[in-house]
Amino acid sequence: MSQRRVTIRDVANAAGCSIATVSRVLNQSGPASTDTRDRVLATASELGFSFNELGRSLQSQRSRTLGVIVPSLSNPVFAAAIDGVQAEAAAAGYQILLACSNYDEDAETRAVRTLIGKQIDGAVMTVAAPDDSPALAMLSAQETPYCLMFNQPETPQPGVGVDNVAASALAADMLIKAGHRNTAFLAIRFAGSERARLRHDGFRARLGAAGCPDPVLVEVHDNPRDLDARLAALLSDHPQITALYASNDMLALSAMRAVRALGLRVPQDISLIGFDGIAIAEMVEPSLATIATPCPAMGREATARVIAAIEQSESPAATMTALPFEFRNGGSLGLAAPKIPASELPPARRPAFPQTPVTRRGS
Amino acid sequence: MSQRRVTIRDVANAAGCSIATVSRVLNQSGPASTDTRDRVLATASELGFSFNELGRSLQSQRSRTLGVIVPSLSNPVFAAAIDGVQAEAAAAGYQILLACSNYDEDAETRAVRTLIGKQIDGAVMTVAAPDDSPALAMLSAQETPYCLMFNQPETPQPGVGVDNVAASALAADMLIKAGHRNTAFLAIRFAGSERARLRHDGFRARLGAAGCPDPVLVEVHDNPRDLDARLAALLSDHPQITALYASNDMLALSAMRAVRALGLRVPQDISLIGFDGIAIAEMVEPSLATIATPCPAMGREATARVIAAIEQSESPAATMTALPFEFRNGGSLGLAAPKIPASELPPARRPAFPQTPVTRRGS
DNA sequence: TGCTTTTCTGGAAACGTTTCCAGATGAGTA
DNA sequence: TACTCATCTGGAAACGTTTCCAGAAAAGCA
Repeated sequence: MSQRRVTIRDVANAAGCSIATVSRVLNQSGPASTDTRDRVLATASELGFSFNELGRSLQSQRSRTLGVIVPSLSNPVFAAAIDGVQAEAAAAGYQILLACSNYDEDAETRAVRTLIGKQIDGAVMTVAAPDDSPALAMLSAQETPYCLMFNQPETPQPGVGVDNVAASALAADMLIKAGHRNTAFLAIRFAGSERARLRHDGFRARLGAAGCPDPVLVEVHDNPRDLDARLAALLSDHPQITALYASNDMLALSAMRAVRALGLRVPQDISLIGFDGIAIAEMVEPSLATIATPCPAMGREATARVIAAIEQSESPAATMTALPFEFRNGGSLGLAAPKIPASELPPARRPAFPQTPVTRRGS
Repeated sequence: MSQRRVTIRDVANAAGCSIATVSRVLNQSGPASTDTRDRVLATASELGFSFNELGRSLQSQRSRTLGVIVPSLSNPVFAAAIDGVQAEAAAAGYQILLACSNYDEDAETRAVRTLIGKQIDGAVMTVAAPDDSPALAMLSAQETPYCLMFNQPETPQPGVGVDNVAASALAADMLIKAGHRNTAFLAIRFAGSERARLRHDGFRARLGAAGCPDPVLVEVHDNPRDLDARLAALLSDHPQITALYASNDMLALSAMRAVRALGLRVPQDISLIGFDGIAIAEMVEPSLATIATPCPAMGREATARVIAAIEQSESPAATMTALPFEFRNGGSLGLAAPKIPASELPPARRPAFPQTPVTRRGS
């Protein structure tokens, strides 16, 4: 019933030559008379032959496959980054083997072990703790090139990301400029993410430098009801708070909903700044002010570095490529006490006012 | 410099036995004296041996790898589905090889060709045109089991999805119930997606059955400015329109922004219903009324079917598994002309009214 | 014509596994 | 003691490739 796949040997037999010749012809890797060349090409396409990459990889010791490990797919930042990885990999003739760690370091390690077993040529990943990661250690031990995305380790490692501290200082600047002094920092998985920590630190440092009180640190759990409760507690415990900085856009959007559920308005009662710059942040009303980062570029860049390392068969430089970020203003950031003219803020991407008013029923 | 990876042969030499024995011990696939067993196990872990799955797959003719092809990663529905695929595959000990087609049929075909080359055991995918897909034909020819996601082909094919016609009839019902009669259907890539077409057809049929005029079909392009222009034209050409049904949630959210940019309010001036039920739809204000579909379950189910087919070495039944959908009400759906009490509509998930009002500065 | 050089070709080893088969060893039984 | 039988073990083939090597054929040149 299930016919065997056609192999190079079948082509050789049908074309009346040896497999060595078929290989040479199809790979254009050696001489062949015009005659045999044509014959091989014809039979190959006639039989619908295509290489078994397993055999090829086994022989060549190169699988042209990249491992990709991200914490989750439900956060659009990772989806966007993978999009970049995928595009760059495909363009260079590599395939990607995808795994999700669900923010679990053990799962990370297991995934790396599996991927190494599958003989990936390199890996692009975002890990929980880049500075002491067994998963990364395994890759190093195997001399498998890798490049981090999003992570910002303390130890020198190959990676592509943004300077979370500087970016958060910028967020602080924007809040300060808009007259905010009393703020909170909203984090999810604060313990297990060096990024959340760095964003907090950068935010706090800049606020402190400007003479503002430290932001109140609010750690929320994955459970959506948790955010509601914590926000209610926060705002009744600290009624002077006028702005929230969320460690990522998804959390910021949840916070926007939660703030409203408490009967408060964004930005009139509470201003909100997010981090990442995901697409939907621009689509909501009010649009979300955020630190926009180039996620697909991060994926592309990390992949490019890994592929370059593979093809030069040396490990990528243990340095971070810091990609540019920018503050993208949005309606979620309002003035706390108008000390400076709003014109000094960058313009909101999505104006709240109509561009082309349409006359409708009476209105 | 770059030390060779440790192979089964290294273990055999170090343990003083043959590779056959090592294989038997490590796979528990044959007898071994307690003595050799211990020795092999010890040396294997000492040397840090792990199998080269390439060699294994070549020999066993099974790669334990699934190909996954989706049109894009930027639409969260696909990310959610892949999450499901990944989880189900990992649980069954399979890895996934991911490719994106960017809604391009040629890219689809190329991807399948590559994946077949990598000897995937099966595929889970969403294609542009399931009824006449060269990609699917290639898989069939190779007798590689596959299962579609989201697609709703006319010809019998293995797949998991929702009944788009019935779902859209439900959307129509909800609009009709809320007093809307004059509507438009917003579609993106209408030509290249049987789902958009079926959603339109189901919507139109139910409207017609209720004596409403056909929805105006608006095809928008990927360019975001295009939506603004088309919506402006639509609403000035058809001032009687009170509601829009968008072929997916991302488009609905874009439309919400565009409607506002025209100086109109959602839902007071224009009601909006989306399709998919992505997470952010619940987070925006007003929340998006939508036909909610179980995306991760779609991925899981499709994967389960493919894996079952692989392990029984027969192709999956050429039938669609129709997953349940539901209408999820949201603030974006308002009453056009209150003919029926709002209480007959399902409750909105996110009440617009505060749950726990917090006293703040004066207010 | 005989020689060298080039061009073309096929055998065989290798990549890392699994598994069939047969041989060796040891224990149990008559 | 000789026999059977079960248990353990290693050699070798196979999976589908690439590539080294050497031999054969053809072409070039004196």
